[in-house]
Amino acid sequence: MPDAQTTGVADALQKLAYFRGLSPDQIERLTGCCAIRRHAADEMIFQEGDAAMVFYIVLSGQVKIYKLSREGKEFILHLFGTGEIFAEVPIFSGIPVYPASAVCLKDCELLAIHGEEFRALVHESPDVGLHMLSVFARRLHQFSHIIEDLSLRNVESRLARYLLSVSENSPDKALIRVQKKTLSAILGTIPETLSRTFRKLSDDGLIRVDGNAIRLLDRDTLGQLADIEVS
Amino acid sequence: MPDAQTTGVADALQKLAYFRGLSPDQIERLTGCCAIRRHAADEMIFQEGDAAMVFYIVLSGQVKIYKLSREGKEFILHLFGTGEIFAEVPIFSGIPVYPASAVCLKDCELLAIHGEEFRALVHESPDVGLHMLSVFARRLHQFSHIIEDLSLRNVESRLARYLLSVSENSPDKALIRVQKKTLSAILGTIPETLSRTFRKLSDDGLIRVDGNAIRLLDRDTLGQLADIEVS
DNA sequence: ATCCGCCCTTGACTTTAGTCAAGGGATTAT
DNA sequence: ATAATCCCTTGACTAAAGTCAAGGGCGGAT
Repeated sequence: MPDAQTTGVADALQKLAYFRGLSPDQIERLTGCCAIRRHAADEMIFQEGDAAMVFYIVLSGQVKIYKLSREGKEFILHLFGTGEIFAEVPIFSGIPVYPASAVCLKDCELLAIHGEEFRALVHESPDVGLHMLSVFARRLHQFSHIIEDLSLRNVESRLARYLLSVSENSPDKALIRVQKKTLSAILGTIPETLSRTFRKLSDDGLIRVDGNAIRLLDRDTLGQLADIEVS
Repeated sequence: MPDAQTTGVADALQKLAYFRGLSPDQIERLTGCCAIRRHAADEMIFQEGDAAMVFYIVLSGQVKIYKLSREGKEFILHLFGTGEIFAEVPIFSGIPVYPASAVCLKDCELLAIHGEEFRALVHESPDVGLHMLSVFARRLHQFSHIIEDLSLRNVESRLARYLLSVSENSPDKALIRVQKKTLSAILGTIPETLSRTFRKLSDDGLIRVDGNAIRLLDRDTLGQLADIEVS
């Protein structure tokens, strides 16, 4: 491995909260079983079912984790950006296969880490294990939220919920940072239905759509929709 | 705490794989912050949103973890039996609230463990942490399976999948060990729809229903349904 | 034994969401 | 400038699943 790259890896590792608690010695060992991988936009990283030897950390770019039905419908489980870890489930589950597919949405720089070696480090450093546990726990929390949405709420309610969650900082504006097509795959529907649902909220006077900027005109009713409305 | 009960707790802890790797000393400490709780069938253990200070291990009985919509529709995330751990997500996620509700389906004996103390033990014993990581990872795997089902498959396909998974040991018989009503909440539908779906598979000659025993007459076609059919 | 309640099933209908087809608008390529 | 492509939207239709209502069968209680 070229020295420049190794240095790059060590640098990258140093900055990541995941590895807080490792001794310099351990960092060095980890460095030895890491590699930086560059992918262009639209390149696949792995497919559901592929053998999983490594997991990844996004150094730059954006990664989409998704499931695909045979008919081609897509559901997006995650969009990951800089600093986030992904594909770590098969390292710990005992099922050594990726449970979903991953593709780069933009040009990406990824840190690929050897799973077996990382497990060994977790065995030595409880801090690292606790950090991973908190990552897993937050992901489970998020998944149970998605399951609730899909099983108990209709599209209108899911969209209302999404808009409210996106607008948490700004008082009444939700900025959609992804294509509508992508958003439909996040919400578990298709572009046509999403389009109609935006229309309905608009017609009902709850939002005003201006391209990617959605003005929330009636947070209260949106909130009710998000909590109550199902079908 | 009465001595008899403490002994009971220590006994219980000893038998559980989750705590392999703890020294006798640590087991003793853990014993000090555990309690055995008995619940009758149908008693609530906690509700979504309750503050989460403890998590549980099922010593005997059966526990249902579920989400409820305002209209009363239910989705069952898990059914847990003897030896299984639950409600551990909020201990590690940093969101100190149960993300779903829990109720006893049968009379239950539960071990309630103080979360903060357990975290401290994980900090001392990487084995325990790794074990928890594998529990979390398998749960994430399972959840991504559920999400795939709900977002990409229709009820017929989900039922086919369920029947095949249940019949994995016996060659062509699936024993449904829960009420049809319960099964419908596991599959993300309602009893009427489930009933009709059983009917359809029956009419198509893929299964023969005999009470809770389902004979699988055509595993191949069922497999195709489970993988391909969506809508 | 009879009654009651619960579970499951069925039928008829409604609602929700997906399919298919078409078209507008913006961006990029030729 | 024009064409091609992609994204989004809309309309008309279809399919899937939920709602409401009714009834049968079984088991437990009186």
